[in-house]
Amino acid sequence: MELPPIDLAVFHENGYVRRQCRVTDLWFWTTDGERNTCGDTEEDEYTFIGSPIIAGFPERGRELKDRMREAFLGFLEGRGHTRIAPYPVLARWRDDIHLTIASIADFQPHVTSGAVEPPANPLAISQPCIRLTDVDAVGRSGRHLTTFEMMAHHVFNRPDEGKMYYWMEECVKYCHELLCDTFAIDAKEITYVENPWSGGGNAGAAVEVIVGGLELATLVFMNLEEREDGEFEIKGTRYGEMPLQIIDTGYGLERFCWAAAGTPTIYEAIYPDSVEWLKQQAGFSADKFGMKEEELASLLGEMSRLFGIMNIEVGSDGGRMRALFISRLAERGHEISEEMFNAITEPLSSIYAIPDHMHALSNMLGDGLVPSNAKAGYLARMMARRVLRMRDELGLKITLVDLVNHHLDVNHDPTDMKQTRDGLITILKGEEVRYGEMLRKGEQVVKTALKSIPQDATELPDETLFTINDSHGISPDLVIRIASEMGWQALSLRTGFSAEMAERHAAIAKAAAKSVEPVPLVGSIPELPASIPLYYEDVSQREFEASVLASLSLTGEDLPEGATHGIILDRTCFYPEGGGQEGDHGSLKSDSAAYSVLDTRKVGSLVIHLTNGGFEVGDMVHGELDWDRRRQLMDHHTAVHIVGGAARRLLGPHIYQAGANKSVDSARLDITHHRRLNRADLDEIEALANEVIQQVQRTEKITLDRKDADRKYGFDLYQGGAPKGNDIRILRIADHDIQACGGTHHDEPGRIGQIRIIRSNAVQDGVERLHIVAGAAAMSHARGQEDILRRAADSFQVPTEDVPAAAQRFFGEWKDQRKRIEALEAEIVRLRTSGGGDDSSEIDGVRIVIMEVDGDLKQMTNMLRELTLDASTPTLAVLGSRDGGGKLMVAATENSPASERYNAVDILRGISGHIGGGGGGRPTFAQGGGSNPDGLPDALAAAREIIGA
RNA sequence: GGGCGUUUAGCUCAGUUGGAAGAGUGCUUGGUUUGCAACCAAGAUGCCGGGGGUUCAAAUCCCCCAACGUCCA
Repeated sequence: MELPPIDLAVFHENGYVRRQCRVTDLWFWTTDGERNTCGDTEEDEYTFIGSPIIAGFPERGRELKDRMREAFLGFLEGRGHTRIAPYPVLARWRDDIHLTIASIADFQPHVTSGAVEPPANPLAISQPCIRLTDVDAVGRSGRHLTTFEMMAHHVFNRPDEGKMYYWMEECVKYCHELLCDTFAIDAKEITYVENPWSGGGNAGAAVEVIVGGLELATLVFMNLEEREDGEFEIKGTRYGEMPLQIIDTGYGLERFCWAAAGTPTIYEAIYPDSVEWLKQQAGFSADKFGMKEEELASLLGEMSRLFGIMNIEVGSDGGRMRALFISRLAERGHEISEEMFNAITEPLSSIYAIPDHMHALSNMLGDGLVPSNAKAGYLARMMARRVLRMRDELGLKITLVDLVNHHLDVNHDPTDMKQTRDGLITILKGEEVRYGEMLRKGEQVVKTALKSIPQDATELPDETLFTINDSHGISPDLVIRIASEMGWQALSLRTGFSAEMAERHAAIAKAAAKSVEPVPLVGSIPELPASIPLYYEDVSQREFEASVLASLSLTGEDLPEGATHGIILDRTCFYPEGGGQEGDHGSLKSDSAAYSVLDTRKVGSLVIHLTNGGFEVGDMVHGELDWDRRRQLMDHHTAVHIVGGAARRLLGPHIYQAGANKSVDSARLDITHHRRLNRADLDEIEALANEVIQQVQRTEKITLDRKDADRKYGFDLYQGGAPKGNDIRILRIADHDIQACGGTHHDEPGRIGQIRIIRSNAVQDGVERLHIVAGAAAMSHARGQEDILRRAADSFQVPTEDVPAAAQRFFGEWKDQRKRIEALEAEIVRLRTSGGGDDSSEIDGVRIVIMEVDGDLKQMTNMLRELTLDASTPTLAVLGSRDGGGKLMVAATENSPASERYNAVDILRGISGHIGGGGGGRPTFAQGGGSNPDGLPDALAAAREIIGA
């Protein structure tokens, strides 16, 4: 069945009636009994432009947002909600999304699944969000933003546990009071639309709150989960009730501001100073179009209204939609030519989009993101590039740093950012340099591509445009513009090309998304209690007694050599692979059997010991760790934390762990940073890390529930990835590094002995990988290095300290000598041929040289050059060598009787059979070889015969 | 996470079907002129990113590695 109507007392008490929309068929509540559209259709225009629908908010920009937010949160605080500080826009507690796209994302997946308590209940929040899906529409539609704040009240009800805070009735009542009392909106202007929500396996009833034609809020009542036998059906999928009942609301802060300001577009409501400033910088004024200020404002308002109802998909392709838009404008009394339309909207859309993009950028970078060519960092780079491109199109003479300084001064208080203002400026400076470099290289690429294109061509090959875009970052638009500047003025871009390119990208992405299901480690695991970990209580425990709960045969693909069985014990001090730390090795012994543990892994809550033989269920076993291995892994793991902390302290707050691995030989730590590290950086980090080992007496291991962990330490805790459960194990190395970590660590950092950072390399742009050795591994690494140096010194027969100088000298001498040898070889050839001896003869003014020489093709080439380059003595030369199976070369002096009379390729073909090979080349220069060097004299004899010498 | 591209002289980059490594700029020397600059002539400078393979022959084709860049999710 479908969801029942949302029939609430709050509607009736306030004079609302339930009607069905004749456009969308959705049911909605209104005070106007005659109304037959729900408010959010192509027939419902914005009514607030020029006449604000929210009263009492005369501010604009940041002040308006601050007051609006405060009014919202204050209202809810007065009604039993706890105010929660916003989460970062980088969703680092999640592994499925990069950015926080809604306030509910803060509480997914663990709070919404019921595994973890919410930080407060009910709660109120205003969460900055970033959504890049509509990035092309920003600045064009009048209402789209990539960055916005979602104000919300959330409730997490558990009726099965007797925790029921409130549900639909109270929720809608709060909303209605807020709109009518706090914001003084006329109840007549509000419609509540029933529109069930579903997504991600959950669903529920939902109410859209439409005011003045604009959707200001959505109230979702999520109490259903996907279930085949569920009693409700929504959009073709069946759902049943779940124990959790969650209220997820979303109030668009910026939309409230717009409705309060009544400006032509949302951008003028929230970024008024930036819009003005950019207009000035770009020389954009009503004057320029022969209009008065009011005329232009009225036109823009009309356009915004039209956008509100026309639902134009930006990017779906210009021409036709634009024509329709212009004709609709004309119907509304704004006659405007297409040229004028473009002349106004093109620059204006950039002027509107830049503040929005800068806000997204300062949010992302402010949270510590480092721009990159992959993952979340790419999103930041993309935004920076968009801004730079728009800046160039507007012809602004300002830098990205100017833009960010303006933005931080006017729109975004930098004091609540994690990144420093200087850090932000450094990063953006770097981005601007990269952008300039990309353009410069791009022009070269276009230039090269144009070589094969006739100057009167009208189109470029699709393949060329795709490649230039994907490999060099120059968009098809830009290619055409560059080409036009270079003289290919007939070129244009086929309509719909951008859409085709997007489709092509989507197809590639889709093909790549087909992932392979890994083979499970063991077939089927019986229901067993969670393995009790002994490795946390006492990290130095190496032996234990346990009983065998299961002995399973292994089925996985990635197994250590000789592993046949997976043993599950009731308890263990074997640490299973996880958090980048490799699993323990060792042995298990029962009265009747003894096997090696070749690796230890975790499946769910069970620790599986990979052994080379099986036990009986119920056997008592004695387990013993390979302690040298475990100790080395602990050295490396604790060292990685210390190095990470040292890097953060030295390089800045944006240093975040992007991955780590700890094996016996060495450890790796990937950190985010905006430039390559050099040896001096590594030395500094290394020195600080070793200082920490000496100074910090003990590490602190704490277990907190997630709510308290988040509150106490923030999200930087989750550098190693988001843990699953409610209990968070935290390793604290004084104030140097605090992280959630399930690995095994030394209680005393001093036991590590020493830490060395061997080298670093770039994993991707913006991520630097540090290679670390600690403890005994540091020692054996040093020995290995010394051994290499000693062997090099032995070869050079110099003391080790002279190796660099010796290598340099030898390399230099080798180069000099190679040159001298070439010169000498040429000299020998000259001598052997100049005297008119056996090796050379003359036929009708052409010198004939036929001789056997030593050397490879390269050396023979030099000899031939010596012989045939001088035009005053026309020469035909045939050289043979026994090198590598026999080589033959034939050359004739170009543009001389020699080349007119003889064809080098023909001669070569005629003689190469004697050495059992072939060859080819140009008529004046041919080379070949074979496999029978003993045939060389015959080949040369044959040459004499053919030439007649 | 996936796709693509680049790596050649100090610098910026060409290099076609595998067959004698190039241009511009800079450098050195000489000349002319001299306030700087400009001009003319000659010359030097290359592990064609590293390793392996195919081939008589590889800057060029194939594989691996590295650095750099770029697009998409």
